[in-house]
Amino acid sequence: MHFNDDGFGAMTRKLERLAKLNEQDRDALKNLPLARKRVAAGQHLLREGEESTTCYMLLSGYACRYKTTRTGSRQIVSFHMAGDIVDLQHLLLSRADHSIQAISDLTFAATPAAELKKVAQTHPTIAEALWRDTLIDASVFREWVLNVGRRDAKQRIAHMLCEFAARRETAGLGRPTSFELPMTQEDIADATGLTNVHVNRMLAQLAAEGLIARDKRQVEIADWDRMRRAADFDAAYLHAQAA
Amino acid sequence: MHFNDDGFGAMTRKLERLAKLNEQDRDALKNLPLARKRVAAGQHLLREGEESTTCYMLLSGYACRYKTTRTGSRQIVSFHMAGDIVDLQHLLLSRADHSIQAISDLTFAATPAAELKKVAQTHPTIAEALWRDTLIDASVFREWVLNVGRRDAKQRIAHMLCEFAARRETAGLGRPTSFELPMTQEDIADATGLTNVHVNRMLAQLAAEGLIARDKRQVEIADWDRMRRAADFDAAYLHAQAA
DNA sequence: CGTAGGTTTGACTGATCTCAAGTTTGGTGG
DNA sequence: CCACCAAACTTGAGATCAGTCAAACCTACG
Repeated sequence: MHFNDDGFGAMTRKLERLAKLNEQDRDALKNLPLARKRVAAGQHLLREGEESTTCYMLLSGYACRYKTTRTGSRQIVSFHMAGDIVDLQHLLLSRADHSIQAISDLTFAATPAAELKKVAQTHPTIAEALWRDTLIDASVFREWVLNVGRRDAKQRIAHMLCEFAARRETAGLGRPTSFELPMTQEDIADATGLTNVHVNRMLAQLAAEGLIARDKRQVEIADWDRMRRAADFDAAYLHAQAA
Repeated sequence: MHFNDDGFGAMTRKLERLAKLNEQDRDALKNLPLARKRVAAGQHLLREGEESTTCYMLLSGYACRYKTTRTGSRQIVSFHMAGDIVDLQHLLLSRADHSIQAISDLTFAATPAAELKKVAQTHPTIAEALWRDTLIDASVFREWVLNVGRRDAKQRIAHMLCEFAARRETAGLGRPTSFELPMTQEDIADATGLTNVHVNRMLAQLAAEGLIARDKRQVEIADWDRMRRAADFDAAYLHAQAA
């Protein structure tokens, strides 16, 4: 499966996984105005406080959502990859409470929130699929609160890696045991509530314990089952099989 | 405003705040089967892993949602009060990824998820209101990730108190500057990723600095503006004015 | 009053941060 | 193709915030 398309295919595949679409639903999606775009790593799609009028379906590359404290420290609250729809909440909440940034070069399809909202209003199954997607989003945030609040540094990082691997697999982006990290160790630190220095040490320790093997940004999870246990990772919160 | 009613009134008021209901919408809500129930502090409404088939509208008292690590430590991911609908995500996700527990004696109206889902499917404005509610939920989780990930102990606790105060006010439960905490210091610890011992010390310090005054569980925020700054609290993430 | 749960305090420990100095990597222009 | 540069990564040493353990003290409630 590859997402190297105009966005319509990716969007349809995504929503098919979340609800049982019919022909009218697919037609409605086909008629959505989708603009294919490309931004470089580091660029922002949206900044906290702005009014958002656009939804983004990621086609390739990686992005993150983050918030900052008044003193400037950054907390990444989620990572996103091909197949993810980011900014869905701006169908119903106009003001952004977080920023969205590309962490690698990124291609995405942009659609006006108003258009997607109209489609959702007239196609209950699409609304259901989108709603379910935002609910899964929320479930992931809950797990992150647990991760940052109650796991130690090594576990947090291991858990983040497991989630990344599992979501890549669900999205059809490759095997979960071997992948290239798109984010810096500083990004990992900002996602786990740690410092880049400590992330570096913990990654080294995970490698020393034989849980992962590293080469540059390439990561291989050497023993998925031990890793899963070390990370306290249980994929249930990803609600991957919908329902 | 008081929520000492059968649940219908509370539910209607809640949704009116989230979207513009019409007469049919209100009628549909009126016909929802609502069972008024009461549980004691400490009781569970739902446990992680269970299939949930019920949504709860809280009428009085307080509840929390929490998750646990495999080793048993607990992370509270949200607090809830009169007017909140908890477990809305079980309209679309059957398996609970967290537990729901009463932290004080609690009265609530229970409605079968399937019934509420049916109403949402046939009344787009109700669906929109409920969806928006879950999106605000998600926004609060994001703030909690930031709180636990990037603020120090004193700020975390101060922020939690500010949120509690602000939400009480929005829900019409009284002035934000003076209230009784329903939760123990251990609960606060589990919500902020700290230990009960450290929570105790930080509360003492907040009091020593004149930000709050305490008497048992009674808390008065002595200087809201200083408190807000100390807590790095900005209510925008609560999306209280809907839109 | 007796008891259990909750709160407070003290002394010590330790995980993670901070600061600082290298080292490696990947991209860019000559 | 190489030299250079900035960004990312790595390592070390010392500081600190928050945790642990343990004991005492409240206080609500039976």
